[in-house]
Amino acid sequence: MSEPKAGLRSRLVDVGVELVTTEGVQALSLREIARRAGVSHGAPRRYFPTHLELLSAIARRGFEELAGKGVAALGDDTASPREQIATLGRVYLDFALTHRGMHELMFRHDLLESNELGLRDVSMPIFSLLVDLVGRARPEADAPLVAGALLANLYGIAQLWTWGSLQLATDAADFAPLLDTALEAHLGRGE
Amino acid sequence: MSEPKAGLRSRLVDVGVELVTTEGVQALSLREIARRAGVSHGAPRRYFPTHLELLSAIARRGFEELAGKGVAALGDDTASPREQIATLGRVYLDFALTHRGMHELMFRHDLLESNELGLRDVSMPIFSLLVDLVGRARPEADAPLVAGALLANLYGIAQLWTWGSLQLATDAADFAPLLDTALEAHLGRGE
DNA sequence: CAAGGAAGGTAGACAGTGTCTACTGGCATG
DNA sequence: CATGCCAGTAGACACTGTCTACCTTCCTTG
Repeated sequence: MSEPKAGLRSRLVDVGVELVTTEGVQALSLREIARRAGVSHGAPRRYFPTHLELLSAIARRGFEELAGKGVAALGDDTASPREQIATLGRVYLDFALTHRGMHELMFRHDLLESNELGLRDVSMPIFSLLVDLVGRARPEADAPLVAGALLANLYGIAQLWTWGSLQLATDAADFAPLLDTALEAHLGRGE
Repeated sequence: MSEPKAGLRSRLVDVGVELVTTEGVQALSLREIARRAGVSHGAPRRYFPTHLELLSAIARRGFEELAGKGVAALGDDTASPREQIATLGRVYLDFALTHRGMHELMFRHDLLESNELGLRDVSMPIFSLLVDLVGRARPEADAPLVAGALLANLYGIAQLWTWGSLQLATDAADFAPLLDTALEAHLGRGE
């Protein structure tokens, strides 16, 4: 079996996801993906007019998986907004550090700056959820502003941590202290 | 005149800096830099064994210029530590948004993750200055930890702002509200 | 002063890339 | 049966980074 006719379109994305998590983002050449999918180098063009659109589809999978992990970790939302935000932060940082290649791909400039590739449609709902939680955790604050600053903080921690700048400076074994520091800064001390 | 013999090594970096600020980071091919420097495509190899090392030298210029702008803006350090940090934050965000290509280059994964390319030597002093200022602004806090979280926050704001995710969400005209939010979060309200 | 040698740059080859175009095989519909 | 279209092939093109052989020019050293 091994999925002989599974629709080339989604199979290309599958191969790409597999490739970026195992080999890294530089392995995502159009021809290599086609090779591993068992088709000629011109075949992807039928479904993805350009290399960037294929990369965008792969990155979209990353956002979807991240969102899935997020809602799964929240479960029944009995916890306080503050604790839910902490959970989401942990999930995100863990995802970014265990799926380095995918995380790097998801936040590539040429992918996110484009309005046509439509990665915003997948990333914005995640942000909206955060805005909502921040609004309930800090009713007196400007929720989109604080949520934006907090998201930027989490993203920055993920980046600086991956290339080792921060564990050198803070000699911390994992990212938990940094995450706590950021959460306490933006949301106040957990009462 | 026009600097006929100005040392190819630094001339290549000059061309690269010029190129990345005007055309963007994707224009920094080895052969294009050589072309604009008026030499053959094999010439850079004498000074930079690999393309990445040339890119690293160009990025180093970026860090140096940023550090220069920082100390210039501080001037005589009569201001409070908190105000000095705010000044540095403004300078950094302004630099990141006016020199988009250079900022993107400076924080490329393949450049920063490498220990051999030695970009850390240029970026760490800047971080150390921030740690020192944070230590004086918040003597009770774990200075490297707070400084790390703050730096990550600034970096994240710079990134999310460049690709437009944040002005869509916060409908702010410039980055000042975000910067203030981040500073207030990590350093407390400016007394 | 002549010989030697190395520094510094040229030019071509090679494998690999993304995009474009012409083409083919099979399959459905008329 | 014929038509046309859909999906994928195959080759070309320009471009990339790296490697290697070569050439000049200039400085040193015997």
